[in-house]
Amino acid sequence: MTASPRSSDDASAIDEIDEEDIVDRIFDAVVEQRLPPGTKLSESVLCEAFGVGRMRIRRALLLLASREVVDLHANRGAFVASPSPRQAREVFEARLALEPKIARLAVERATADDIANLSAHLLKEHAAHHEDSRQEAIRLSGQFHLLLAQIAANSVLLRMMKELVTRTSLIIGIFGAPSVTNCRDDDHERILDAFKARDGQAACDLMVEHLRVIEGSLELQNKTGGAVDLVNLFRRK
Amino acid sequence: MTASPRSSDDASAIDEIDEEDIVDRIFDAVVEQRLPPGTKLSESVLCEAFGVGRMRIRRALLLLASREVVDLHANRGAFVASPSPRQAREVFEARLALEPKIARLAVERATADDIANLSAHLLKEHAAHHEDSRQEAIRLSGQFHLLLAQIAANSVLLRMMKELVTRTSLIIGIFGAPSVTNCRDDDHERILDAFKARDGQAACDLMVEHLRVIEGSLELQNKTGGAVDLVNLFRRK
DNA sequence: GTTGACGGGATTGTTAACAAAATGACAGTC
DNA sequence: GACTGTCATTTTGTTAACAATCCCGTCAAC
Repeated sequence: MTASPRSSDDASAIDEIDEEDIVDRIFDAVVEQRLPPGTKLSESVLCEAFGVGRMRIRRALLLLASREVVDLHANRGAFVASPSPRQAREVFEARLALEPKIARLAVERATADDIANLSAHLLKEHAAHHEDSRQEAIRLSGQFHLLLAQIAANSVLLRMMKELVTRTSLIIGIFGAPSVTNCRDDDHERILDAFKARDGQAACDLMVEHLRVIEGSLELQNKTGGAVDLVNLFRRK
Repeated sequence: MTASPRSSDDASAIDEIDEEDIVDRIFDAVVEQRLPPGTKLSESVLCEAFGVGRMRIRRALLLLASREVVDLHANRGAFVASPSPRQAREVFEARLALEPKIARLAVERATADDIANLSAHLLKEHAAHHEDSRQEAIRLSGQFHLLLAQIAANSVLLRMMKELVTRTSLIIGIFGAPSVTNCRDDDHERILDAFKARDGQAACDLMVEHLRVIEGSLELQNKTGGAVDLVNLFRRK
């Protein structure tokens, strides 16, 4: 849910910023790779940024940490997570467990409106690709997967997918070649075809293939060279 | 410096209680159905119970709420969650998406030690059943599923399963017939057989069947009668 | 007899001050 | 010149007091 565009300057109106809003905003920033892995999330800076007290920020950071999107170091602060190769593999394994099933459920439950929304979404994805707006392209390709979970109409699965999609953005930021975008929208197109044909099995299979391609495009081996070793080794824990 | 009011602390060495510990302790209590749905979790009482400050308790409750094991009502406090029939269905749908895959992975990755541990676990389950220790039986049958996730060696999946198993206990507490225990350990036995035969597909299929049986034993329709209608309708939200 | 209003008591939410720890700079030494 | 130990600053973690909200028992009115 995107935040409603209300002017936050209005002091008389309801300024109630839920900590969920803060969490979502940071989620989005991570997905769009505006917050690279390792970025320090200073409490005071975030207080300033969101115009809320320190307590709210602290709760938001705790929630983000519980989703493993930020790492909390005692007495040192919060940092955007830097997934290890192992964590990256675990995230993709979880996605491979969840998303094929989600795709199937979504096909079974999609209304005509849902399919129309998906089509419209793909148009936006295409446009972003052609306009070379990398951030928007990344955001939309992640959003596509969340849309499927939404169509599947299961809030538990949707919440899990939000976490996994966000962490995938971090993973691609670390292990992906610079030219690689999140998803090839061709794959999304074919998944949409499966929706139109109401072929749940096809959607399932296409999703498996899609995820395998993405994971395969990453460099998950220890591609460390020289001094970088220490940086990556001792970054955390 | 104000000494922490250690009124009746155990003389155990560990004074440092992580909020993760508190979360786990409450998770366990919920799994064992010692904390029925709707139970109020008062901050001051929990402070007393765990011997920690209010901040720790608040953080623990926030984490529990993010796992949807407790509901947080503004200005009213924290309550053990009371899953709706819809939420119950969502939880089982998520388990059906995850656990067959987890079972397959676990079979593929199980060492001889892992299988021995599973066997030992099943003996404990049997013993608990025969001794009619209901709480222990419930705890162990949930633990079995977590053991599989642990053998699958995927921390993401393990964390998700912890949440789902806990919520399942709440669901069974609400919608299960009083005599029904969490899982029939016969099913667990057969899954173990699949491990011994190294038959991942069989484990996968058995898990699907196992979960379907559990869900089928619940009364997820609106089994309301008379005055109960209002209570269930307006219980929350 | 039921309904609505009121106030005491208790619990939660927030703020601010305080304590503890880590970072970074600086100086002294080998 | 590089390394190490110390100190000041900054940032995080904790505690305690304060404010706001809600629950519940009481009471009056219809």
